[in-house]
Amino acid sequence: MAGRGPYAKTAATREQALDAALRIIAERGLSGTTVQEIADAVGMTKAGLLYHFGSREALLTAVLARREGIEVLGGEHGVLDGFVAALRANTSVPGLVALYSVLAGSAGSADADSEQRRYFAARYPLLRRVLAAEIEREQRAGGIPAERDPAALASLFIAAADGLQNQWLLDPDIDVAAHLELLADLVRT
Amino acid sequence: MAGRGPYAKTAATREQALDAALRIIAERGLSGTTVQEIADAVGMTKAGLLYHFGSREALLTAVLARREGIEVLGGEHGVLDGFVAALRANTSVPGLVALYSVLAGSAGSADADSEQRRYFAARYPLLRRVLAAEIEREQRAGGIPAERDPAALASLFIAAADGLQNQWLLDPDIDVAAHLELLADLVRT
DNA sequence: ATTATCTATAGATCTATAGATAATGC
DNA sequence: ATTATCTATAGATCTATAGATAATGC
Repeated sequence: MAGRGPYAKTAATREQALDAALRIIAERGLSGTTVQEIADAVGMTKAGLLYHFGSREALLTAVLARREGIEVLGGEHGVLDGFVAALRANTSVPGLVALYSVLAGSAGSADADSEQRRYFAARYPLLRRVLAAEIEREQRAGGIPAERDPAALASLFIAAADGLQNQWLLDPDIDVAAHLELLADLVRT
Repeated sequence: MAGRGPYAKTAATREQALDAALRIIAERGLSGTTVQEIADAVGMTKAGLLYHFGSREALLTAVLARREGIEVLGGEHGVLDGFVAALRANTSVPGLVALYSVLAGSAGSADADSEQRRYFAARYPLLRRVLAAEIEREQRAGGIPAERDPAALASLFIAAADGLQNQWLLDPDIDVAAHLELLADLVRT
């Protein structure tokens, strides 16, 4: 009734596909990476590859989700600084930033029952909660004025990070981390 | 040598196509609007329609560009308030917000010689200059502390607007205008 | 007559699905 | 034997291009 579950080699197959996808995205850009190429790289047909992920967008979402899962937001200096540090580090992986920007931008137009939609519909509230909790902590410590709404500030931080990265993709002179620290400065005043 | 230029009916044909595209986007969502549908609505083949715009993305960019051209940023209360007011008004046209979010998010991955890329690569610097000029004006008037970099604040405003709209598309409870006014408050302190 | 506009057509890519193959559990 | 995995295939959509049609300028 509950089925048999995935076979032994499935996890490895999926990992290899995600590795190949990430490499091809870095090499040829997002618009240049096709399902066929990724399938070739892992020795399958398109249909075989899509059996595992469902659709091209879902596959790309899995690439992003795996990486974001690895990221450690915390660290010794608190969540907010960790957030800025993560964004600073992103300048070394423009392919992943582009992937994030495309998927985040089109998430709102994606089908309600798509992996992409589900991922971002869960990610934003989660990230807001984590950041809001850290902001409340800083408010109690006196670093941030207590009259500001932590949830609103959290939304604002995430929005600024997303938008700045998008501007940076179009103009590498935009300093994402510096502008985020400007926002942090404004918030702490 | 310079050619003959567009025929008399071309402008009207393009306008009708953009009207049809806008209506279909509002009706069926962005992922549900196909080049074929728009072509049918205007009584042409796909190829005939694409002769005018070059590609689906270019057509969608034209829809967005036409609307953004109509918007009046200024008004009696200055550019910054006009900016917030425009974003507030956007809650009544989610289809257009979705169109903007998708095209902005994928602009950085678009071909360098595509209409989409050109549009956003020009739009952001222009919008930054307009906002930065207004911010400098407010700094001279004493409304905004003079030590802040106007260009950085302009980038931050635009980024926050983009990112908040994207969060709103996924969760209508996000109050884009209110959060932008929070940012304006922070900046004026 | 010339050039812009449009159609017909073929190719590329993503998606959906029926059926074959291979791994698993008994 | 059963179920997960994968292939073969057809359909939908976007794109590219050769050639037909229609508008323009003379």
